[in-house]
Amino acid sequence: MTCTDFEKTHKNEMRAIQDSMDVLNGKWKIAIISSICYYNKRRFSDILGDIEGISNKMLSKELKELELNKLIKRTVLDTQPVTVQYELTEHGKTLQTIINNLTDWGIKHRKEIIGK
Amino acid sequence: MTCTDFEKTHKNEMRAIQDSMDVLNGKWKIAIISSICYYNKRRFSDILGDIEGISNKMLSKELKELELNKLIKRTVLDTQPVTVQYELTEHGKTLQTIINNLTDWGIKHRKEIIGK
DNA sequence: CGGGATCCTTACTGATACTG
DNA sequence: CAGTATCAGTAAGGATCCCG
Repeated sequence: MTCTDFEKTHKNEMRAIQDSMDVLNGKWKIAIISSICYYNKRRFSDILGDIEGISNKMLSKELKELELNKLIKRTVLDTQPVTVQYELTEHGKTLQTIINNLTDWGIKHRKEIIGK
Repeated sequence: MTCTDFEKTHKNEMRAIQDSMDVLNGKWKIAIISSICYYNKRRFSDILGDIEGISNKMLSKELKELELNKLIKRTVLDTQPVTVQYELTEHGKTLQTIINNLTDWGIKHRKEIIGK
């Protein structure tokens, strides 16, 4: 591979990584995905209760972003009063590997920094 | 597993994920790691040139954080004027899997959102 | 060359109150 | 219940200049 080829490939890889990071960024995204994933389907107020410290404003915002990225599906149920259900899309479920990797590495990292 | 057990395990996992994200967050961290990793050893001004758009202030800051997290090693060479070399630590190299996963997922994600 | 210090702008978050 | 609106504080990031 020539230098230029490398740099083109490299730039594409970096962009791909950034794409992933952008999606997962934000203080609560992974916690939200994690919560929905575990319970399979989860309502707004349930998630609000699952995650310690999150405000409804932030939850609302992060859910919107996740929906925009097609990681979760939002369903309004015809109840009184209205309830809204969130679930992972197929695409959202493909995050599982990454989440597992991040978990494993995080544990190793903590040992490396604090433990020893 | 009881509900409480789940919640304890779950909290630990979430903390682990957050640890990982904290380390990798920041606009340039992965680009920096990527640059050092490819060239094996790399000087401050080289990295500055590798990464389009980064300022010396940010590079300096991010390098410090990466060093604190023991992902890179900083070596001052006794030249005139001073040169400083950065390289990945063994721990830093263990990020490879995550970076690969993030790359793969990022590509898939881009297709999912834009492509189709 | 490899940064540090300063100033400034914007993005992210939180708290609280309010609405259909 | 599931959000929006508003206000306000903090932190992230950029631009520029300075120093050993």
